[in-house]
Amino acid sequence: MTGEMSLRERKKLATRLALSRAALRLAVEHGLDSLTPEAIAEAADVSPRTFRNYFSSKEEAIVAELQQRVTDIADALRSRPADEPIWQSLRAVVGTVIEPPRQEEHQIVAFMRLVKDNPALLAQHLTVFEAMHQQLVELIAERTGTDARRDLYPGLLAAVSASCFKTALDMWSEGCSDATLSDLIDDAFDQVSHGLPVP
Amino acid sequence: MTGEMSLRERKKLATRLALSRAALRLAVEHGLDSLTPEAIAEAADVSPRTFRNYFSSKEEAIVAELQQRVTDIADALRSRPADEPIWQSLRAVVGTVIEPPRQEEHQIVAFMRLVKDNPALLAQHLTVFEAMHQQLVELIAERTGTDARRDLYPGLLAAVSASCFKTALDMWSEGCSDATLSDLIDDAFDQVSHGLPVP
DNA sequence: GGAAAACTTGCCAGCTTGGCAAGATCTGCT
DNA sequence: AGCAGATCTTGCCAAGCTGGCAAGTTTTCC
Repeated sequence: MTGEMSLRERKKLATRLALSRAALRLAVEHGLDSLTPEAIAEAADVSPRTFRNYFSSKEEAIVAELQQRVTDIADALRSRPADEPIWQSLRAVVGTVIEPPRQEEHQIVAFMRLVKDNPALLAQHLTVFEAMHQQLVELIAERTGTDARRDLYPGLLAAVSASCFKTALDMWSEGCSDATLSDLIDDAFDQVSHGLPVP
Repeated sequence: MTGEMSLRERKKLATRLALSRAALRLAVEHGLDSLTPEAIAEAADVSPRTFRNYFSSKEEAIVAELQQRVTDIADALRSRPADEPIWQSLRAVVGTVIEPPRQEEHQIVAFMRLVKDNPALLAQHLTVFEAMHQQLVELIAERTGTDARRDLYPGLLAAVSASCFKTALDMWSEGCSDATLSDLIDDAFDQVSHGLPVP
């Protein structure tokens, strides 16, 4: 994947990722309020000015890696067999791309908590899912031969898939259930595919 | 509704609404980039400093009235008969609260266009729907006797309802369909309640 | 190997943010 | 009615943030 990129492009991506990870780690460790661009820049070994070249706010930096993960979902979807039912593709792809290693789990939970009680970060977080939604709409329209501008179906399916993912992620990160994230996602897709019957 | 409020409270609300409407109108008329807090304040007959007491950005101001409408949905839901199936309540409420008078239609369309190609405003717009989602979750859990922290159902139903609304609104405001907003919402709820079959 | 393109960095002018206190307005009580 | 206290509005201004610019560095491509 990185093989076809020039040195320059790889370096940019590396800097971007380093900044994003530093931002997330520092935010989780010391809270968002006390987090400064300077501290992030220092942790990633670049100048504060360079940080501002990459991101226009600390919130944007924090969310950048998740953003990348989410666009990975769209890529994964593209490489699914063309004759697989779209619903099944979505379910499979959403479930697998964000499989968290045990090690990272508590970090994700900490991140979600951070998001939940921080308006600016929440807004940023929501735009990530909106971007996911947009990508899904196009893919779904293409795969099912529907027109996203005249038919509710692509937008609806994309929105509902994103909702399944987001709801499962929310519940999992709350930690009140001991199910895995994958199980929760499967459960969510199941409920929706049966028309959300009252339990 | 305003009868039980003191003069002071009514004035605050009036100022808030005046600011929000002025912000939206000016944004639609002249674009977001050239919109300043000063202009909004002037249009609403208050000082710029007062504007900043009410809203922390022009985006927040623009979205404030929609925010109010959306919380109206939650209120409407609360006053539905307790024995009505929750799905039916949601569908009815979402459809009726945001019934746009013919007169306002083009304004809403202009607003949605503004939102679509403006990241900061989009982020703000998304938080409105997130707030709607949160309110719905609580209401649904209460009405169906489920636990929002241990059961996916409330979060999922809330997210999916919001998705139906949002998708219908998006499509309607694109103007590529000549169906009414209500029809689109009904259509969206229908499709979801049948498990989103491929058309 | 060297010219051109792209990236990083420090500097700094202009804008935004939010605290403060003085004046204006509203409330509740007598 | 009228007064004391609470709340809201407003101008001022200090502190912090933003983004353009140009000099220095690294990468690319021939």
